[in-house]
Amino acid sequence: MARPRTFDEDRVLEQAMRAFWLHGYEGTSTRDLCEATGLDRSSVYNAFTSKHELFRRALTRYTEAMTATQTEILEDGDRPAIERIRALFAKIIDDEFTFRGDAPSIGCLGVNTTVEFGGRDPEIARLLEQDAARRLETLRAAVEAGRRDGDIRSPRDPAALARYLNAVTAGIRVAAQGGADRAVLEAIAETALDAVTATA
Amino acid sequence: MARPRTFDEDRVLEQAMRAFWLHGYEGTSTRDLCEATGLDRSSVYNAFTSKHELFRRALTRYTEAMTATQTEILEDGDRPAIERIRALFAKIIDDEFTFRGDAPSIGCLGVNTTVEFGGRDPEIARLLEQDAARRLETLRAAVEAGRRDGDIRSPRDPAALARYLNAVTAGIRVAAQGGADRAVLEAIAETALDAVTATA
DNA sequence: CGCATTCTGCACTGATCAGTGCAAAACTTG
DNA sequence: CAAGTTTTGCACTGATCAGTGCAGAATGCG
Repeated sequence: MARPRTFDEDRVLEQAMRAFWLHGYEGTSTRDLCEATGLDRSSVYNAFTSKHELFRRALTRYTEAMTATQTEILEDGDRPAIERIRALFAKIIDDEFTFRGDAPSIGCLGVNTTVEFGGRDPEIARLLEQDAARRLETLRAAVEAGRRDGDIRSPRDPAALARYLNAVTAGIRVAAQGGADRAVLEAIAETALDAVTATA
Repeated sequence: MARPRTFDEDRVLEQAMRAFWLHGYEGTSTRDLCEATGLDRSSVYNAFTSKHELFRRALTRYTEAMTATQTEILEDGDRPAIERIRALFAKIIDDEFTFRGDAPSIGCLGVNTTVEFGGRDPEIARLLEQDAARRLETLRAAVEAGRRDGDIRSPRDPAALARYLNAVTAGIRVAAQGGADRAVLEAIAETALDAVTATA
């Protein structure tokens, strides 16, 4: 019993996310967000209360989508765990070369935000920490499965191996933003796997 | 035969670098820079022409100092190459816990800038690429030495191993900014070394 | 001492920042 | 159709942005 919105909140969130992803939080003005979404400022504020809150929701959307995809890959029961981990790296590398517009890679919004805020924003930091914890847990489970399969022969703690693999994914994203081409990223991923497949 | 400066350009550059390091390029206003350096805006512009140019010089200073330190560690002839690489990781982790003010880690200005600009600023991108190339070269040399020593048994191309190790350092910085404690970072570094010491 | 030159402090520019106030528009429900 | 409610477009706020203009201060050189 009121005037309905002329926009789809989900679509707007997606477009805002893309803008933040490309230019960071500070580097994206509320005007940029209006241009990216097609909304007027008052509509943005009416629907999302503030730039910070819009960012929080866009980041949440990103991490949930990203983590869901990664979980799906890591929990695919049809292939051995080591292959799932390999597939995860392949997916991450693929993203670096498909999601970008014309120019260089835009990396990972999660990594970008971690670096831009550097833990100085407690709310954002908590959000990222929870997401990291979720990803680390599925990674750890995959590592344990890989060990049962006999493919992962590293004697190290599975949780530590998971944290290592997660750090490598961040390193790959940064390398991509630094201009590394596909072959280089793939070589980094393959080398990284040596650490978990080797006996010592 | 003119009025001399009341400030030391090097000291100002150091303080500006620190400000950019803490809050990024966009996140540091020219007012912030004045507060950090004690200079007036006109003095800053008189000496450094623009915010962008000041940043370029601060970043150059950072990369040169950082790369010099890393080179020194990696070329220390008194210890085996694998130990030098281990020492490099130790130094990087140490930096994360000594250079920070009170709060969380501030990472690496090079990584932070790579992520913030994402290759969109050609001049900055070139600067970072040249620095990366220099670091990769000394890393590669260390890897080759480690192979001669018999400590590095990975059959992979030394240049690829160097790129891998460099990516891991970026991953460690990001993990630090994400709130990881010292023990976690050390475990990541140790695990990463497995990839180069293992035979396959 | 005084001239040439550079540096410094302060006030200013126009542009942009995040966010708001308000009236008209658009819709649902009765 | 009319009342009630929310959304929308536009103009506005004060604050801050990067950068500049200029007068006076401070030096070295003659």
